[in-house]
Amino acid sequence: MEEKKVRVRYAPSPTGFLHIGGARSALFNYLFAKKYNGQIIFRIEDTDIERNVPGGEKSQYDDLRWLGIDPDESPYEPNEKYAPYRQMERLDIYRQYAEELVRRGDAYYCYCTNEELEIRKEEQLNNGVKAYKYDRKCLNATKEQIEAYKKEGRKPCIRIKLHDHEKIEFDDLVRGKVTFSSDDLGGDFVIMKSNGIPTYNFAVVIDDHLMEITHVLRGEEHLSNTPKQIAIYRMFNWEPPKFGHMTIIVNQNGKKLSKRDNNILQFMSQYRDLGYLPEAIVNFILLLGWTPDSNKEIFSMDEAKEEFDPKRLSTSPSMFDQQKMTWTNAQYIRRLDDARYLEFIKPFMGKALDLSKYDDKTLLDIALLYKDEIGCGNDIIAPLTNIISPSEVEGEEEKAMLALDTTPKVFKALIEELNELKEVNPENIKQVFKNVQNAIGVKGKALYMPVRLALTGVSHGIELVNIIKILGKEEVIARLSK
RNA sequence: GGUCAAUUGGAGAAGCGGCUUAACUCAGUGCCCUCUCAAGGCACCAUUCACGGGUUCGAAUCCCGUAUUGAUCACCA
Repeated sequence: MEEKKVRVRYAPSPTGFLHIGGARSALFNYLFAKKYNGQIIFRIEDTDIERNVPGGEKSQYDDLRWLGIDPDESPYEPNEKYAPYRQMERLDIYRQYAEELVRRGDAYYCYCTNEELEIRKEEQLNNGVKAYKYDRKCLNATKEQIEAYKKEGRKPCIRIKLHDHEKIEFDDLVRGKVTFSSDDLGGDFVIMKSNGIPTYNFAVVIDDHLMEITHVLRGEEHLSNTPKQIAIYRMFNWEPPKFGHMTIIVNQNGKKLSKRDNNILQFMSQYRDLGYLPEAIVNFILLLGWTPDSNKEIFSMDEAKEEFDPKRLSTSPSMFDQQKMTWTNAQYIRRLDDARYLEFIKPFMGKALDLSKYDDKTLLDIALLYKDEIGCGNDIIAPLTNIISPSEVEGEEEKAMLALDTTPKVFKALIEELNELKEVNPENIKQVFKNVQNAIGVKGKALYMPVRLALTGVSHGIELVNIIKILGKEEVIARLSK
């Protein structure tokens, strides 16, 4: 038999923006597809019309592309053979298949209301039933009853008629063999809601089959959905795709990352705004729950495509560690060439200084001083601000340093030396300090620290000679003269 | 509570029956460098793999039980 072309999908619901978990899911699917020369499609599961948010879909798509994950097919680049890619545009398709199931007796209309269901669930639980299941009331309803419901104006949903005592087994790409019983699926679940919109489990099966998806890599939260979906595949006599369930990402408390958790930055847009590089995010996420067959830590997308293997996906939950992500980002910032670095860092420098006052060459010179120090673009703002608009000296130690007996002498000598200076560059400035040291016999901390404090107000930062170079001779003299 | 999974240092984790005195990385600690912070360099950081049994000449690795953690049990996805 000819091997089917690998087709995978990333299928978010547009109920929010792209977050860490979604990005990981998309990334692993993308890598898997590319490793096997396959395709990845971007499909929108927008059947929860209540929770869809405006802009959710487009921003997810844009963020994905920003990360370097380009879908082969999507609502914006459809393949006519499989389009449309939004589930709400495929309603007719689902209805058709659902009705086919009803005709065959594999599904049935259900007129029970939520309230009725709730009451009967209560009853079951009170009678010592441990796991509630739909009681199939409507499966066994008489024609008269159904007519009565219709007269009342009740709109039915469609429930699948599960086979009893059926073993459902699948070979998970990550976990190996997983077994369920059809008895443990929670009863005949709804496949079409009474508003004519399919439920997730039904729409997914229809779409994955019609779009010829061969592999489904998704979060562990879907593990218990898989037997339900397989039950549907069986009803249609379709071959299910291969499933792989990756672990969830948890926060510091060991809880699943929730979109509402504000303690943790989890949206791609937040990281972009803070000055994280897409390549770094991809690299970090790649290593969250997956390890290569080597000690390699830094991966380009191409290397990742080459080495990715779902078998090496972890089976236990991964904690999201922002510190390591920042470390990864720092590694990537350092690898940037000058042009890309400047382009990347400029907007952040703009928050500390007036960009129009500097040419690109100068900006780059300044930015380069921080290249090895920052974890993200945002990190350049505070130290730059300290230099451009210094704060008052605070702290006892700092004040004492500035009040040293030798300080006035140091400043005076330094100003004199600087006045002599023709070209302000680090080499010359170093020489200036040497001259001052020789002239008045002050060295080390007592020499440098008061100058640093007078210039920036704080006791830490980049090399003093570089600070002087950034400020320029006149500004330095002005600040020392105060 | 039912079902399905997971459990190796603070974190990501490798190891999957003898090569392990448990790799590598982040974080942490100490030292060096240094006017300072950061970066960088060097070193330290699990006698032990949730616990209890078993199998074996030999177990972190296989089996069984217990505990804990997670996911899920909707006309949400």
